[in-house]
Amino acid sequence: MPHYADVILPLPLQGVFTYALPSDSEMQVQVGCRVIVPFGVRKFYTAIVVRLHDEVPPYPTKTISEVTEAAPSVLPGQLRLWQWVSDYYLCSIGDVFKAALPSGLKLESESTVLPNEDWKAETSLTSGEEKVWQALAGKRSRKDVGQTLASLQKATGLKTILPIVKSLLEKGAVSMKEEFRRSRKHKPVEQPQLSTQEGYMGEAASLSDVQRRAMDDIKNQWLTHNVCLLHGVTSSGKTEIYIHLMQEAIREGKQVLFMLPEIVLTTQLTERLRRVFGDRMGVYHSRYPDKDRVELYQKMLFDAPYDIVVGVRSSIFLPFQRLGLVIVDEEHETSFKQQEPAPRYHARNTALVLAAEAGAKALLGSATPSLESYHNALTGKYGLVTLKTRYAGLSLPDIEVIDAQEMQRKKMMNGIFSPQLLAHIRKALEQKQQVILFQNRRGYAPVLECHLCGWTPRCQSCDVSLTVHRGFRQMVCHYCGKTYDIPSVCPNCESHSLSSRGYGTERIEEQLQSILPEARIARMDLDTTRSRQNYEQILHDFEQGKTDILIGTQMVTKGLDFDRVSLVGILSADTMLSQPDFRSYERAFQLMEQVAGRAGRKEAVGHVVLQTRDAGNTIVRQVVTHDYDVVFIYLKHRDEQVVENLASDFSALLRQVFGERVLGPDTPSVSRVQLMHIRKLILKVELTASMSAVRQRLTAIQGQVLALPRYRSAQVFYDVD
DNA sequence: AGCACGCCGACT
DNA sequence: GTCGGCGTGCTC
Repeated sequence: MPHYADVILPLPLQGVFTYALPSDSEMQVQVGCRVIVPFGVRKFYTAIVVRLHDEVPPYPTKTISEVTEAAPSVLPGQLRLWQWVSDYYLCSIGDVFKAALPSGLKLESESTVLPNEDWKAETSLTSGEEKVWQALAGKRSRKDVGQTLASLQKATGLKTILPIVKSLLEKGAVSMKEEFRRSRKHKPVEQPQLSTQEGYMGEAASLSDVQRRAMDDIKNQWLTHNVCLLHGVTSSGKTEIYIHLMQEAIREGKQVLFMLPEIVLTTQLTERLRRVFGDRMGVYHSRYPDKDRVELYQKMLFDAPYDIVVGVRSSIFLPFQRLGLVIVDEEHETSFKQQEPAPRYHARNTALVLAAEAGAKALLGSATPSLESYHNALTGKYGLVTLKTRYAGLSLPDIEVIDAQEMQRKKMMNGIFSPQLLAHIRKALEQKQQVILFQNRRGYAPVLECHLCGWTPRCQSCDVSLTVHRGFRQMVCHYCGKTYDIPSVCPNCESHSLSSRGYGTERIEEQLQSILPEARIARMDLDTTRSRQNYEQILHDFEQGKTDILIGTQMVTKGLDFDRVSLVGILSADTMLSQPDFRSYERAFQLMEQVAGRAGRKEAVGHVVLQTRDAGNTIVRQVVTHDYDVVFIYLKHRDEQVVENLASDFSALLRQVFGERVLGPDTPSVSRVQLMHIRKLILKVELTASMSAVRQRLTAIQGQVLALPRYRSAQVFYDVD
């Protein structure tokens, strides 16, 4: 019988804590058991035992107060998943624990204060003490029930309660108790309960030929892939296919996890599934009372677990014992990603890890798959099954990379346009589809240059070169806005060899109009949208189909209706993806995703053309293949200047280790939250890299930076996309 | 996270 | 001179 237990606590603390096992306990403690432990001066928490051993710790240990139950509440597979989430999403395992169990299974203590009825004041009370005393005396409804510190704080409006309560305690006026939070009263939710005989597999409609074929395809894909993407339009009968696959899985004695984003988990769908699966199915929904979630969790753990769980994000943390199939419907939904609080996990991706761990097959379903999943399917990492119904000949959106440098060598470029891109534009116009061209540079040409001496104009007050705006017959500094006249001769060598180099939206518009005189071309950038009216006019014309081609800077990604857009051209991907303006990369990616993901809805194919002068560029390649993870690093500090310096120091250190994988720093759109100023860095990590190695380096760098006295009260947190 | 300890400013 | 605000560090 071992003497010590390492436990994890439901707190954002790294690592485990060691407690002595109670010697008198009847129950034999196992790994995965819930125990109650004292922590700190007064608190008690439910903890999970993760290791039993006899290694005497080099500090005095406390003893486990209570073993909640003899059988484990968390299975070994779950603990492995917790560890994975903690490693991958860069949070503490305690954070994962908090997210994984319904609150009813992780009681924590709360300090309550009771007034002593027969106490008489010997000395006078301070005003704070008086307030607290009044608040306690005023609420004498229940005799033995104390008030929590939080409620006292609310009642008195005082900022610090604890020292006052403590001095009252010393004076003998009050007593304190440590109590477990009383579970709140819930109104029971009516779960339609059909009897097994009546409900089980009662109503499953038989599959159409198309559906039958898709189902066979999925099963074939599963012979060689663990994950299959089912691409099918809404109402194409995906649900029927799911139902049949689920039936097969449970016939083989396996369990099924059917995941949906919260908004989709409607009564309509659950009732439909309920009619088929009856009481062999449980629903795990965050809107249901915690009591129901506890009940479902316990049922999965012990007696007769459900064969099927229909659930939201957190259902990946349930104790499955013989999981055979994981279905994630509407897999593109961004709500599968938890934003706040930690663990900031992606439930779809974690579900795939869960499936792999359990040796289960996985099916991702969507009418508009995420670009990520599409790519995995196209490259053969996932199997792919397309459910064709109303629209024949659905094809996949794709991203075509064109090496503009090579095209130039072959003298095939027409200005900035490659022949391939022009061909796609012409085709789109023929088919009455719309085109968006993306160039993250407004104005006519970025640079005016002297062919003889190489002189280029620069701003007098900023260290940047000026951009030519032909429409205004001027050169403009995009940093400070200062304008200059365009010189007719080179101020340096007085030659007449000045010409523009590079392309801004204005020049692109001019060039494209001369290539395609018939096309209705509009331009959307800071210069054409000075007034709100202009801006709305451009949007309106585009939506009404009065515009064929829209050329714009990153602002085209906002507020547009993409329904008729079949082509997105990114004209110079390399410059756009380069620093320091890396936000344009995110925007471009969103735009590509919107257009590509739209492909399932209409007959049209969403096509993305990416022109680059540097085809070997790793960033371009990564955008196309999406074979990397993105880690967002958020830095917070009360003082804006401090966080600014911290961000630049932090990124400099990161660059020493990660090189060009580091982007930023950047000021996020919400740059201040609760008086804290925020900066953001981005780290791109190849999928082949080990996230825990990255984590180690990140923590080392974080430690190094935060050790500096000027940054000591800064906060750092990570979000892995 | 939650709490204690320790150090500085505005009040009796 | 004390109260109480917050910054800093530890919790098995």
